[in-house]
Order: sequence, then structure tokens, then C-alpha cells
Amino acid sequence: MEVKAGGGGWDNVVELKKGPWTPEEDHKLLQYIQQHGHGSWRTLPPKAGLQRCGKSCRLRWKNYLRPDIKRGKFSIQEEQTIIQLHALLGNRWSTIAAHLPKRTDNEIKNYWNSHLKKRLSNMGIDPTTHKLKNHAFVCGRPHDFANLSHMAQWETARLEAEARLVRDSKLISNPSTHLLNKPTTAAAAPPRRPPCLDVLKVWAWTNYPGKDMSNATTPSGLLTYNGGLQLNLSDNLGPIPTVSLFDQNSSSITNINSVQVSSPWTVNGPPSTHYITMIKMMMMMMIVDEVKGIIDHDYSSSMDQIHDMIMTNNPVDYADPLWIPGFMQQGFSHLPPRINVPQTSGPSDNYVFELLTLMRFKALIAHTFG
DNA sequence: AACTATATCAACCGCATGCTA
DNA sequence: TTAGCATGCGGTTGATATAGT
Repeated sequence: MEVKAGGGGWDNVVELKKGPWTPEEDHKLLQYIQQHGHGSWRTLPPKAGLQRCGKSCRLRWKNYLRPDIKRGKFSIQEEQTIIQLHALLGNRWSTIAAHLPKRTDNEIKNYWNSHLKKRLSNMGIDPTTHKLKNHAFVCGRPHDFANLSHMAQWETARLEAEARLVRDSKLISNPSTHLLNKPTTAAAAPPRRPPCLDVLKVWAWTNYPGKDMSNATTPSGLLTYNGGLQLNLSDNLGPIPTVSLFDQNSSSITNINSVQVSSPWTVNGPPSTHYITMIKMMMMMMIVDEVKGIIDHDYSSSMDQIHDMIMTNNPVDYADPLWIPGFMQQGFSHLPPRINVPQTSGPSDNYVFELLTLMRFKALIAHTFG
């Protein structure tokens, strides 16, 4: 008799055991993998002395026996990450799990279905769309609703902002997808605003909910942050533009925390918080263009370098150049709003969170354009 | 204590995807 | 180009635990 256990043509064997794993089976599997590695899952069970299909072994290892699995209660941070990523990615559990070290996709999926989905629903948020339900105020106690409503509105605002970003970026990157697919003439079309600025606006908005950033403007060619740090973008640049960060309190550009984003990119001195924030924002612009294919460069390693810089708080020199996306050579008609950046220097949870935010954006943009 | 309802989560199943011959 | 295989993913199931009556 030929038995097909599981989908995908995993195994053709007789009398495969199913159901819960016994401690003996666990021990056999663990021992075998520790000694030989799993190799081909299909051929593993007989070698390990197991009457299981390879698929079952793989699942048991991946979701239970692997040594780097964290079990137990999810932290608040983990819950927030799951909710935020679910809002962006939907039921893509493996992708979500990639952002939660030591948690398995199955565990996250179960936690979502048994806890988070219900909780969002009770808060008046549709767990599928992450939007506020219209009838939410009818149910529950008014006091509870006031608190929850605030959170829900923030979440909704964030998602709407991100949706706007995606929509606008799509229109910009692919005019043929414009409403009703009306033909457009390039000559008549107004100059398009660089999409990156929406990213910055959304980022500021999402980090500081409740503040209306939509009308914020600053002088063209100059980004000002927190009244102290400026990012000067020269319009008269050669093939590789120069981007300088400088502190208003310093007397000249040359003796302060400055970064010349040219080739090679060199960072001198310990990074200040402003410094790091600015670099991250620039990275976001680059990543958007990278993912959309406007520039041909992979910034993954640069992000790793930035991560190292943030976590170690040490001076870092990078031999590899960071290429500047084309739009940075254009004039800026709209500029991002003020952002309150942390006043202390050195690594902190904020940095890790902001880095995660950065990763989230990459995932979002990649998901949208990928 | 006994029964029922609900919650939890490990495991299964079918399909999708990527690789290779 | 195609078929077959290995693996991964996400929806679903069902056994068990827990809470409620």
C-alpha cells in the first residue's frame, strides 16, 4: 500500500505515525539532527529511526525542538510588532515571524487567532482591515471606548497615511495606472513631487500621533530638525551630490559632526542622535527608490552598518560608497515636518524601535512594489 | 463532582514555490 | 520547456486544558 502523508509528495511509506510526538520520538529527532544536521527531510525519518513523514519531522523541529525557540507569554512589544506587521502584511506569518526573533510562524499565527484578533475586535477594530468599526461606540463602556478609540484612530490614521503613500508612489512610479487609465502627455504633466517626502511625512506622523504634520513646510533646499540640525541639499551638484549634516550651534561645517555622503562614505566621531536620525531618514529615501527600481543598489548591507553604528555607538568608517538616489539632486518644493528626536545619545530602545520602523517601511514598500 | 463551553496550540493537509534534471 | 521532487506556507482540525455553571 502506498500512503501519501501530507501534501506536496513528501513521503511514500507504509504505516506512518501521526498525532502528538512522544518524548522518545523527540529525543531521536533531536539526537539525529544534532549529530548529522537535518539534511533531506524526506530521507531523515528512517535514518533517525522514526516512523514519521519527513514533513512531520521538519514541523516538529521547526516549531518545537529547535534550540533557539522562545516559548511563553508574548511581551507588549511583541504584541505591538505583530499587530503592526499584520496591518501591513496581512496573514503572512512567516514574514511576520522573521521580525520576531525566536518565535515561530505557527506560534504567532495561533497567538493572533486566539488573542490578538479578539482583542482588536473588542476594541472596535476590524482585525482584517485594521480599521475602526462604525458601530464601535454603540458597544462597550464609554470610558473604555474613549481610550481604545484613541488607539484605534491612531492606528487607522497610520494605515491611511501609509495607504496614501503607496497610492501616490504608485501613481508617480507608474503613470499608466492613473485613475481611469487616461492617457497623459508628458509635456502637460506638472512636475512630480519626489515620493520620498511622503515617506518622511508619514514617518513623522506615525512616530508622533496626534500632531498634524500635513501642513508643515520649511525653506526649499534645507531640512531643519528640532531647531538644531540641518540637512543641506545643494542644487548645484555634480554626478555625486554632497550632503552635509551640520549642527546649528557649531561655528562651521568643518569642525562638527558632519557626514559627507559621497564616495566613500566616512563617519567621523561618535554619532549624535540627530546625526543618526538624519542618516536613517536618508536611508529611507534611498530604500524607497531602491525597491522601486529607480536606483540600482542594494542597501541591505548599509542598513546593517547603520545598525552596528547605532548599537555600538562607535566611530565607523565604511569603505563602500553609498550611492545617492537621483531625486536628491532635484530641488525640494515640499519638505518634511519637524521631528522631535531623542535628546540623549547612545543606543536605546528608541533606536531599535526606529530601526524596526525602518525595516517595516522596507517591507511595506517591497510588498507594494515587489 | 459532573457536565458543558470555550480557549489554546500542536499537528495535519493541500497548495504554492523553487530547484534541478 | 517541462516534469518531478523538496520544501515552505497558511488554513484548518482536533486533542487537551481551563473556566463556567
